[in-house]
Amino acid sequence: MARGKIQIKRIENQTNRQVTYSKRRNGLFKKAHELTVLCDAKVSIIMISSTQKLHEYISPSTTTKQVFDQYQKAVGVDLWNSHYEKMQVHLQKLKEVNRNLRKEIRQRMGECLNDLGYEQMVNLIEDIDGSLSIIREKKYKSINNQIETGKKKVRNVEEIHRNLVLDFDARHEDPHYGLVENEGDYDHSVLGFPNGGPRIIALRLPPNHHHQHHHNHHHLGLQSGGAASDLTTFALLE
Amino acid sequence: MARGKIQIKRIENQTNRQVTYSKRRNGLFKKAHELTVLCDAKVSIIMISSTQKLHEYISPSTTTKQVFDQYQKAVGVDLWNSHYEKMQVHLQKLKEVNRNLRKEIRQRMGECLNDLGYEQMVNLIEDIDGSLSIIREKKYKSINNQIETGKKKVRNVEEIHRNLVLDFDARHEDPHYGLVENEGDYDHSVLGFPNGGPRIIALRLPPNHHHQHHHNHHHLGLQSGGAASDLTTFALLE
DNA sequence: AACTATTTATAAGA
DNA sequence: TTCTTATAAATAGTT
Repeated sequence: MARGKIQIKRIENQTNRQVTYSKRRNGLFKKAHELTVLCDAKVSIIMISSTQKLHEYISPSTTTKQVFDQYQKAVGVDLWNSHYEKMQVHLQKLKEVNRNLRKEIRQRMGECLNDLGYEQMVNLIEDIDGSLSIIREKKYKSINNQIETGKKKVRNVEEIHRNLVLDFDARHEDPHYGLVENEGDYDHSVLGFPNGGPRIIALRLPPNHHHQHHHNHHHLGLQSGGAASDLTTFALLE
Repeated sequence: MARGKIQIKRIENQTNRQVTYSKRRNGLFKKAHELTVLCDAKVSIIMISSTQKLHEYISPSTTTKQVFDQYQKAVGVDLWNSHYEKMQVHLQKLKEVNRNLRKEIRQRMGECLNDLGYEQMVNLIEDIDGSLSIIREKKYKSINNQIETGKKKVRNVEEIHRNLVLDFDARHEDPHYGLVENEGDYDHSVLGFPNGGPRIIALRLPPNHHHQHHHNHHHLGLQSGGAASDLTTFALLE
């Protein structure tokens, strides 16, 4: 366009091509910006050179992403979709699974039985009946455990009470009883049953804490018939 | 740039602005294309006018999406991320819902009861028990329906049999009975009950087809106590 | 990057 | 919108 007209075809000389690319790129961006200002338009230009370098122009009033979004809306093609196809599939599968789970629950609750055959209905009833037995069984065990725990606690308290009485009587008979070995430990009570039956090491219990926290132990697994359990000890140790 | 220099600032006259937009847009696209050819580059231009009209130029050797992808790679900012994140959130929610549904089912099947309190267990049992009653009720209805259907079929067969016997007797007494009106229809038997009780129109039934296809009709809804139903008629016509 | 002869783009008018 | 055209702007080739 100056010092001689040129043909619009690929410039073979590499240096020349890059120079022209640079000059014309600037020209294009300048024009784009003039357009932006003069006409209150939004322009996005992305250019990739033959050497894979990337340059862009974007109108000051917007962002490339905004323009992309508008482009997408206008053109109607969802350009992002290919990026998420796998995810879409995953999503659909999850929804399907979800639907089936819901249906199963509904059937177990007695709804939605119309698409079940007679046989299936019988099977369902058998199944639920079985489940019910299992749950009842577990509830029963749970109750039993609670009763057992209660009994153990009672037994433990009685034992301690008995020992207290014995100790009290012993003190009355011999005022020096127990002071030799256990003097310093009286206030740091520890109940332990190292081997064999319970052996009272400390006797001064904090007053009136016996009934706290019992309700916190419903969830604990219970080994029936074991030796004095942690639970029993714990309840009294506070 | 001609007939007088202009300031690069928004053209206030609306018509003028649109004319300039149109002219300069063409100029820009032309330049872009020249650049594409001369320098072997790829150019994507997206323009949005002040009236929200959208125009684009894309080099012939590529697509807008390709340019977007390369842009994204080069710039490093993942433009799709926000879309992706929303989807991720959705996915996570679905998984969570799914987990809960599975847990509910498992609890209804008697597993996974350890994290249920005693109260909840009692409620669960009541709930399942209720559901079981509902399902049993429905099964009972289903059985009843089947029995009703069976009875109706039997009644129908008996009725037809009775009529056959009557007809047989009538023929024995009068060999010409029935030949006048129904001559041509003998082999295209149709059972119909237009009004009132059953009336035998055709008498020659195909031999030994009576018991076929009964099991196909379990799914049919049954209107108890209606006049001879389609079902009954159909089973015999087959 | 700067220069400049020349081509190209385009503002205003038709 | 398109054409015209005087003029501004862009730029190819050169330095």
